[in-house]
Amino acid sequence: MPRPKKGVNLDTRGRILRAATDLFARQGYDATGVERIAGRARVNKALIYYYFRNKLGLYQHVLHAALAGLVARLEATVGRPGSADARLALYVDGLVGYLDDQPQLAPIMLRELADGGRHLDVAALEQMLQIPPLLARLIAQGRAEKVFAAYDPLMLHFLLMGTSLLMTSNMPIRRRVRQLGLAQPPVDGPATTQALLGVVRRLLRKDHVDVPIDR
Amino acid sequence: MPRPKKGVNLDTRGRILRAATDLFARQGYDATGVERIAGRARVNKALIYYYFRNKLGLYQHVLHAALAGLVARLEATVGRPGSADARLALYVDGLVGYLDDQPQLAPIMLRELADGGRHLDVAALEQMLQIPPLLARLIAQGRAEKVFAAYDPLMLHFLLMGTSLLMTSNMPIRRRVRQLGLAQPPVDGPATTQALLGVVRRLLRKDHVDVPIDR
DNA sequence: GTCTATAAATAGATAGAC
DNA sequence: GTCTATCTATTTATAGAC
Repeated sequence: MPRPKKGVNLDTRGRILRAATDLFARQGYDATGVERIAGRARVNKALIYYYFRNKLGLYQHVLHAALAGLVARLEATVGRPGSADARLALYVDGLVGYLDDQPQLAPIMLRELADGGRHLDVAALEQMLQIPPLLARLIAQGRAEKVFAAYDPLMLHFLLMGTSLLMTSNMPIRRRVRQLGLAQPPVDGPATTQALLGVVRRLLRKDHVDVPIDR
Repeated sequence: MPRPKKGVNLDTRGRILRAATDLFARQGYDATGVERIAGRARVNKALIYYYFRNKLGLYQHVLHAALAGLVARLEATVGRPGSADARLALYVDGLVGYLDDQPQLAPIMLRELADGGRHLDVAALEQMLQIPPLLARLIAQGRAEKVFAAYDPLMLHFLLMGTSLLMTSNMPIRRRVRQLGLAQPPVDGPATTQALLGVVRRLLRKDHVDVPIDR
């Protein structure tokens, strides 16, 4: 009987996961009721406890899936052939693109940050730790090609992550400011990907003239 | 009778505000109960409705106060005399310093971002809009001194805000990673202020050789 | 696998005494 | 200004029938 069609329809478990991802992203962990998740998934509430031990178990499933998607996308961009600069562009595009395509990830990460990582288990931490080495490889390649200067991969990660999280999550607020006519010039800001790529290119670029920064 | 000592003790209204700031920062708007705020402030719950119309009114008072503090601190740094570079250093130090000194602001901003700015009224938006012009003045001074290149103040604001929010809110998670020994080298990261200042200096620095950016 | 019923706690908010 | 009492709705979670 529960033989789900693989295309459009989702099986019970999948529908729960989808609804939970949406609601956790929109309202946060504490503010999201298990009953509301069940309602949106058109599933009996008791089934959530059947499939995922409890509310926390459900949330962590959601988190792991979202993080796995991001890591996979970033790994794919770095894995492609090309110059260091071209791969850097792919990386930034992949990062911003993923946050745009999967709009649930950014709110979840922002809330987790605000919570001090309260719901992050070891598995989630290990997923996040896969990212900085990707940037380290990128920088190493650029240095080998003599086009990048030395730079701390972790700092680069924080810069990219922090700015892209802010700029994508920012959008509704910026739109309101624009609609209310509160700022002139209007607060559009540059396109996220291009602006961010401009920043990191300028940051990593090896100076043609080797001048000491302070004299 | 309700004649509060201005030093150590806080009057009822002030105690409510302090407790609310703490709890809203730690748990978010939806997850924070009015009753818990009253409990922590050692105040009867009904008094909250007496002083601040309702839960939203209380939250917006908290938000306005926190934003006003940040804006004041940033304005103070830019208002001080000195070279553009020196004032830039003061600005970054003021930003990171404020997030460190008032640890409630970052979580509130992160949650507001995650919520799409759901609880931001026009007054709050206007407060936030006071910030980019400060950076515009800084950049203008640097250009006049021929040490800064042209740069979009709004983009610089997003870069500074996003990265500083991430790096300060990050700390508990980084500490857990370190304590669990999950990463080698340990995920300490550079000191936030210095690292961020290094980034923006490199970003704004006018190239000694005048090359057109796009040819 | 899926359901109903229910427990036990807590939510935001108000009325009205003092 | 400060309090108690209370209304109504909702919370996480479980027991047990089918």
